[in-house]
Amino acid sequence: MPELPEVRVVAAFLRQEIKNQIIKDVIVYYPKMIAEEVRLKLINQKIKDIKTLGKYIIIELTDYNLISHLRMEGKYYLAKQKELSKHDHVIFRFKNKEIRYNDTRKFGTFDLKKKNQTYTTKPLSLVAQEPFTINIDTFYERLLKSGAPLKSILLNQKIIAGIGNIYADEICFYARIHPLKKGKELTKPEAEKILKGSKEILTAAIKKGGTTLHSFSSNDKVGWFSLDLMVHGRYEKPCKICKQNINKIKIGGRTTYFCDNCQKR
DNA sequence: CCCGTGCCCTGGCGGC
DNA sequence: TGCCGCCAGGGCACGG
Repeated sequence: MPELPEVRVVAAFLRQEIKNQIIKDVIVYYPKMIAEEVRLKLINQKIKDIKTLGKYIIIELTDYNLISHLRMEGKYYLAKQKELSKHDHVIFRFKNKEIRYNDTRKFGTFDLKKKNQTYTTKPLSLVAQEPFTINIDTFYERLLKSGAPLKSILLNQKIIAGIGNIYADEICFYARIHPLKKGKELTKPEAEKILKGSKEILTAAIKKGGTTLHSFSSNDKVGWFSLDLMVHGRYEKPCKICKQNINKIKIGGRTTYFCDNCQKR
């Protein structure tokens, strides 16, 4: 499940493969993903550049921006053979290569926007700044206004962008704060630690080329990334700091892993 | 407005 | 062995 680091890796892959290329054709096997009128607009557009915001990939075209969200299992790959893979939903055809979008659960989304409406309309209009650029005072103000648990706040893309379920758990642990502790109960030093942890953890993951529990691949050189997670997915395994078993609860419908001993409320 | 819940979708797994 | 039900999860619509 791609979060900010994985999304940046995917964007780098796409930049390397298709920047400055012209879309010769688009084939859509799952029309809910890309409507026919959108498909037609994509043809003959040149890929000017590829950027990211939070978990969104922004493919800048001649006249539009194509906004791609991978959700849990979306991936792009360079076609090596004619035969389609199971769950290929879209093909982007270029002069001498083909990029395919594959998504087991069909949760991924595409939005085509006019250039000047890219950041002023949904979905990107709702996306806050990333941990790297958000101001600590702005962030702390938002925390103090929220009665939601810290875990939910970290997942809320309107407050801070790019963090998903895995890194949210890791960030709570880094800050030694219980994921159920409410935003309005947090101190400024705690907020600073959360932001510092967010930056460090995401940066480390970007360096590694991303992290995921499933077989995430932007190209097939990259399959599984080595994981060194402190809490996420480690239910009933000993905490790497205090050796007490990691606990698991649901917060806002999301499975949440934490250490009862290290993370106090 | 703010927060929690259900939905979208498929594969994998536990239970019988 | 096979089938059923449940779970996983990001973002959004909806309801309290």
